Amino acid sequence: MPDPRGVANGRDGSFDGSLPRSFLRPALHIALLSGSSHGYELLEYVHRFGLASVDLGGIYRTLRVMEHDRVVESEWEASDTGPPRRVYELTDAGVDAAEAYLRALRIARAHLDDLLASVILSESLR
Amino acid sequence: MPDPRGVANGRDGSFDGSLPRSFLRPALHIALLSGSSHGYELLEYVHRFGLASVDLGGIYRTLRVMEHDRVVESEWEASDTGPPRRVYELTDAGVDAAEAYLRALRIARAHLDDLLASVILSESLR
DNA sequence: ATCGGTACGTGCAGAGTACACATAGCATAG
DNA sequence: CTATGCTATGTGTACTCTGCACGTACCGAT
Repeated sequence: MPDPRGVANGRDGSFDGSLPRSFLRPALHIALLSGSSHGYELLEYVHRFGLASVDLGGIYRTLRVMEHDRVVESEWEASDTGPPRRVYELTDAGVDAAEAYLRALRIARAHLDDLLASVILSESLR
Repeated sequence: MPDPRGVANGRDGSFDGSLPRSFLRPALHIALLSGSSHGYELLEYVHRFGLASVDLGGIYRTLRVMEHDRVVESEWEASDTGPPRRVYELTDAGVDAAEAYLRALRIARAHLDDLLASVILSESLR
């Protein structure tokens, strides 16, 4: 029973601390770095890491684009708890991309740190 | 001469570490927390904090929406170095919103930390 | 006069996405 | 044997957003 939606960043000004859509591909690469997985499971993964606005439709579409870009490959696998799953695995290019995403995410975090630090600074000067 | 564009996050899979559009409103609130400013200057501010994909059009539109939402107010001011500027200032509601954004940004950073930490973990288990 | 930098603003085609919908396998209860 | 519910994958579409280009204008310097 996924899909604890209802809130998230929003077209209006709202920003609740969830990570926006742009982080989906990086997050999927990172998820697959620790083992192959399928869409339904990946949804839970990305939700755990705060990508609240992502839904299954978005996951499936993104995975298909990633496959088109040759960073993942998929094959059908039987499940003992439900219908068959399309299981995705990183290609070599996908692993490389994952490492690039990691570097980029560290940069993004640094920007975020700078932004937050700038407040501390200007607060303490008052 | 602003506008050092050319790269940024991109509709394709590219993610270069710049902060995506969703961070614009939070960043503007934070910028204005340390004093009123105008669009052209705010562009440089947000670029400094890694919002690479934001352009002037986006800034002006966002500021107008923010004014409609009553979180900022604007008035024209003469400049001694160029044409008059529309200078924006946070309203009380805007200051409150800024604080909410700060909390949200800290949450976003925590998510980012978790995501990056999960890699370290799975790497070291290999 | 005109050129370059500052400054504000709009128009629009194309991309992206939220939400709803459609389909189906499997398990369990009735 | 069927109906309900969960797992699982996918599509359709109206709407929004935004990247990019364009238009306007003030000011100082040449």
